[in-house]
Order: sequence, then structure tokens, then C-alpha cells
Amino acid sequence: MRAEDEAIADTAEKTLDIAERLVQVRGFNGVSYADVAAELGITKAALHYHFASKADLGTALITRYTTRFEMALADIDQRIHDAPAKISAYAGIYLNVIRQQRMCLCGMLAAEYQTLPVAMRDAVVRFFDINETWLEAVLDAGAQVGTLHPRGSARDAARVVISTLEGAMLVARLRDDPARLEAAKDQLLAELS
Amino acid sequence: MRAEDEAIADTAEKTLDIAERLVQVRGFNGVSYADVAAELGITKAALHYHFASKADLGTALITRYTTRFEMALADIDQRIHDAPAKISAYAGIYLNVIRQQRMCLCGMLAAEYQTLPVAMRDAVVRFFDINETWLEAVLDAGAQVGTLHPRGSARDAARVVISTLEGAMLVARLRDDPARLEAAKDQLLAELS
DNA sequence: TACCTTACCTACTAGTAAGTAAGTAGGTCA
DNA sequence: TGACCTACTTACTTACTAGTAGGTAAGGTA
Repeated sequence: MRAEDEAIADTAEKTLDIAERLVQVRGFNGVSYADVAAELGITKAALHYHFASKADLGTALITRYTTRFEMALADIDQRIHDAPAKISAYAGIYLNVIRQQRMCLCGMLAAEYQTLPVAMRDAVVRFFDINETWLEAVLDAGAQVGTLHPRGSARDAARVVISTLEGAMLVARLRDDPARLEAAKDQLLAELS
Repeated sequence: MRAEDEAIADTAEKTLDIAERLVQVRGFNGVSYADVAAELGITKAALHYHFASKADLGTALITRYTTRFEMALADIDQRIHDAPAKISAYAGIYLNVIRQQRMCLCGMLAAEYQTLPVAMRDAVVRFFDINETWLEAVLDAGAQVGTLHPRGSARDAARVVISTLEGAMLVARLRDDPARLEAAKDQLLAELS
């Protein structure tokens, strides 16, 4: 890797780090190039060099977030084989987010969905599809072994898990009270077991 | 009521109607005075006559929404005495919102919470407090009569109900699929019964 | 040495945001 | 009749938005 490549990776990556946090806290429409540039200590123009448009930045944000989420799910699959423990670890991902006083990036963008560029909309939907599919598989596997007892279809149960966690984040953030998300997690696990 | 009072009530009320819908679809930061004024067919300045600042407009929006919600809850209390049926009717309020392709006003504002003026923040928190308190009472009453079996405390169960419904709205809106909220409602009722 | 690319910069544009000052049509009221 | 009020309008201001044009310093490449 040459020196410039390192620099570009650095700046682009730092941009994504800062923008990600800002969007998780304030929402996409609540964050400007100026905000991100100021925190980075560079100009808006330099930001446009790395991310030509705000839609590009937003799409890159979702893509990286989704990739990391997929890695976390793969890690759970590798480390944990008990279905209830997998669900618990899954909820743990959300807990780590709320403990940083952030909303789930894609939950936040879901609220702003109608104002997003099409590329971002598609990427947000994809995030939730991946989550649904993974959870459905875990619930199905748990049901077969008898460690989980989802009510109705595994797909519907998966959707309720996502909805409850995303909704709990939304409300927990109002009071800056991660315990609310923990309580929601405990209830979900109790219901599924 | 004099002619001007009628006119002012008309314009202010119409303003709230339009702004409410726009905020439920696009979010508070995604709506401008110009958007609302254009739909009303008046100027931005005229809007400032009725609502001096955007914070005033936003606060009025939440206040009216909360009042109507409280009326709906009082109506449920009057019409329905069976606890599970009350929960079902409560979820029905949310269903009517999502069928109009809108997000819950306060759910939307919860996402944007960190960017809201303090008066609006307090009003949003109040909305959720009222919902929690009402649901807790219903769950408690149902538990005493044996028609409902909330897991854990009634307060925690109430919070999970709100979280699940708000989260389900958030995700259902992505696909314009109210059936997802119906499925969430059915699962909640099954779990509580 | 000469050229090219990267990663920035300064200085701008066009458009939009909330908000305001000053004026007016039409009704109320003493 | 004349003063006043309500519900607006026109015409602005200030601040901020995304995005662009053009320049430059530092380093790699032919």
C-alpha cells in the first residue's frame, strides 16, 4: 500500500466514522457536509473529493454498516450454536449501539426513508432483509431442536424481534436509558423460550 | 365565534393538518415552512403569523396529536372493558396511521429527538409517558381478572408493546406493507393472552 | 527533468432555510 | 366617521445547504 492509498483510506474511513455517528444521533437530514468536515478538520470541498454527493456518502455509510453487521452475524454463527444464545447475542449488538447513545443507523434511516435518494432506500431495505433472513434461520433451527418456540411463522417472529428491538431503541434513546432495551431483550427471549 | 376567529381557527387548523401529515411522512427536519405554505396556498410570512417559530408549530403539532390520542384512549376505556380487546383497539390506532402511509408522529420525532427544540422534546416524552401509563393500567387490570398474562412487570410489558408497535411501523413503512403491523399486533396479543 | 496523480485548499455558485419589516384589505367597535 | 384589529401580502434578510471551479503542494512514475 502506497502512502496516498493509506491517506485516502484514512480520510475516507474517518469520514465514515464521523458521519456514521452523526447520522445515528441526528439523522441523515440533520447532518451536513459542513458538520462532518469541521469535525475532520478539512474543508467541505475535500469531502466532496472523497464522496462526490451526499447520496454517495449515505450509501457508503449503509454499505459499511451492513457489511459489519453481516460480519457480526457470521461471528455469532461461528461462536454460538445454541439458538436462544444467538438471539441474545443478536440483541447484544443493538445494546452496544444504544449504550453509545446512538440509534441503529438503518432504523434512523427508516424513519427518514421518504426523503432518501433511491440508492439509499434500496440499501436500507437490504439491511432489514438480511436481518430478517438471519433471524428466521435461527428461529427455525431453534424450533427444530426445541430450544425456541416462536409463535406463528419463523418469518413473522423474526420481524417482531427486529421491530421490538428497533422500537425499543427509539424509545430508550429519549430517556437515555439502555435498561429499557435490556428489558425488551429479556422479554423477547422469555417469549421465545 | 366571530368571523376572524373562524378564519384563524381554519387556517391554523389546516396548517396543523398539513404539517402533521408532512412530518409523519418526511420527518420534522424534512419539512419546511415553504412546503406547508405552498400546500395551504398562503405565504411563509402568513404561516409565521400563526406559528411564530418552527418550534411553536412543532409543539402545537405534538400537543394536538397527544390530545387526540388521549381522547382515543378514553374512548376505548368507555367502549371496551375486556383487556385484550383494549390492547387490540390500541394497536388499531397504530394500524390506522400506517394505512395512511404515515409514521406515528411521536415515533418519527423520537428518531429526530436530538435535533429538536427542548419544548418539543418534553412534549414527545410526555406522549410516551401517557401511552405507557395507560397500557400499564390495562395490563394490570387484565392480569388481575386473568384475561391477560404479561410477562414480568406490567410497566415493562407496556414498554414492549409500544416498542414493538413503533418499530413495526418503522419497518412496515419501508415496504408500504401494513400487514406487517397486523402480524406484530397478532403476536403481541397471542403473547399476552 | 518533466509529467501525472492524490489530497487537499480557497473562493465561489445557486438554492433553500427560518424569520422579519412594513404595508394593506376588510371587518369590528366606540 | 375614525381608530383599531385580524389575517394576511410583498419584499426582504441572514444563515446555511450541497455542490463546483480552479489552484497547489507533495509525492510517484516515465
